[in-house]
Amino acid sequence: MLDIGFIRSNPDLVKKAIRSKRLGNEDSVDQLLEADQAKRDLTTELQKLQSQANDRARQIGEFMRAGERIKADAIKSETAEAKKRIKELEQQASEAASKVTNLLLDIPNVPDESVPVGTSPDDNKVDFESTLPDAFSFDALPHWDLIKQLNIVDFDRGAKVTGAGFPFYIGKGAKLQRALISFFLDTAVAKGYTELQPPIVVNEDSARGTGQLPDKEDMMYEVTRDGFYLIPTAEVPVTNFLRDEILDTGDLPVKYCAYTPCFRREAGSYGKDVRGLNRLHQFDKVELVQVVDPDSSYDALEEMRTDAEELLEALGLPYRRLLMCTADLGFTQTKKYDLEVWSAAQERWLEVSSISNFESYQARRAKIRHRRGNDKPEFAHTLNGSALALPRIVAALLENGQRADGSIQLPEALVNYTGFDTIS
RNA sequence: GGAGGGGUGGCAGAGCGGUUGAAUGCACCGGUCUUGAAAACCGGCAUACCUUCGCGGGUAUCGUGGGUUCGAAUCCCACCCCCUCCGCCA
Repeated sequence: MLDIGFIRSNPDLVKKAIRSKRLGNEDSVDQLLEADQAKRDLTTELQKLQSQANDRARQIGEFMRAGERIKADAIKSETAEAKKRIKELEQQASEAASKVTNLLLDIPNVPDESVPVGTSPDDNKVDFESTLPDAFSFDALPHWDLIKQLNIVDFDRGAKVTGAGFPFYIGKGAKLQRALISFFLDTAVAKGYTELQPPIVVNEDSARGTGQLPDKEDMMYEVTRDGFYLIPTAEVPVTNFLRDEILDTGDLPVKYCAYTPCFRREAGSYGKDVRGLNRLHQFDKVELVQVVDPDSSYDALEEMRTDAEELLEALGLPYRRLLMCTADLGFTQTKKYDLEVWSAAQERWLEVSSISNFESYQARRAKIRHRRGNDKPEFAHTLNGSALALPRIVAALLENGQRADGSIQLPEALVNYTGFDTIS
């Protein structure tokens, strides 16, 4: 969430952000400011009464110690009414406070100035695009056909065992997954990220901390019996790793990488988007997370973007980089790049990475702070990015690497990890 | 799953229901001393919110939520979490 003080002094800026993101409701800003004023009025009055009540209690204590019971009783008789009033005000103040919090949760983060203003995905700016490979000299197959021929992913049995979108990877297909995960993690660790292996179910506080709750619960699978959620991304456990903590500014940036399976309900998806490996309910991903000094979060964003791009380059996959326009920014993001890989047989771009700065929006929610010397703690900035999501990478590796005989040529960089350079 | 023990400030660790937001030690910051450092000594050192132009003042917080009381870290209830032992088990 945003700082209420910031909204108080920049209401128009916040309204403009809501308009440009096409998320939320402009009116909620005024409602918020009104609720905030009401809350503060109630708080002030409540605290005045509490202060008086504390004075009386202190006096009673002094009289009791001095043995002046009569005087003490006299004051006691005055307390009943105030007590009742305090109770009422406490009730009202806490209602007002949760109203403010709820409205605050309805206000999206403000886009960075460098983000293009737009109204649809068409306004995303293509920042970079690889030259596309020459057309195949044979009939190229989409990856779902290649997978079947090579018997490296089994959707049908996955559907039998669990359901649609939960495939089995088989043989070299499974090994390829493992190789990609290792390659991605090793590369990140070499760049200074600390590898974490997090829990893949989280509690409600964590889901709230990164913003999956209260709004996006539909995207997550729940373990209702224990109050847990299956993670939709490693971002959730990894960012919450530092929840409710105050770090020394000198210890920043904190850089983590983590491989996890990710679980998404993807309710309502259909058509070509879910064909083959394009969209799954369970998939593997290596995620990068940084917690940084607010002064340097945009540098960190570029760094993470580069970290992800270098993986694509090492894999020899044609890709493009989109600077997302305001309309395509998520609720919590101030700036975001998407990396899309070229799927040679489908002849379309597939998103394989999304790298975002949240500034202090997530940190405020998750209470991740840092302290400069003896100063008051302030909220850190958090960022995350995929490096990378596996299924579409696999799809692209298969489609782009296919040969006339139906076998797949794997990139050099993976051979150390797979132990083979061809899938046939 | 069963039995028991415990949750207090960055850490360790006190805390008869009444100047206890909380002793003490360590850590940390500033200062004195020193050629420099260490030691010693002095001082400071939780968080959020309300209020004030500011100095400052105030409220809340001792796992969480309720309750008793004029007054709760301290008493009562519920819940959560951690530890130990037993059971089960990769």
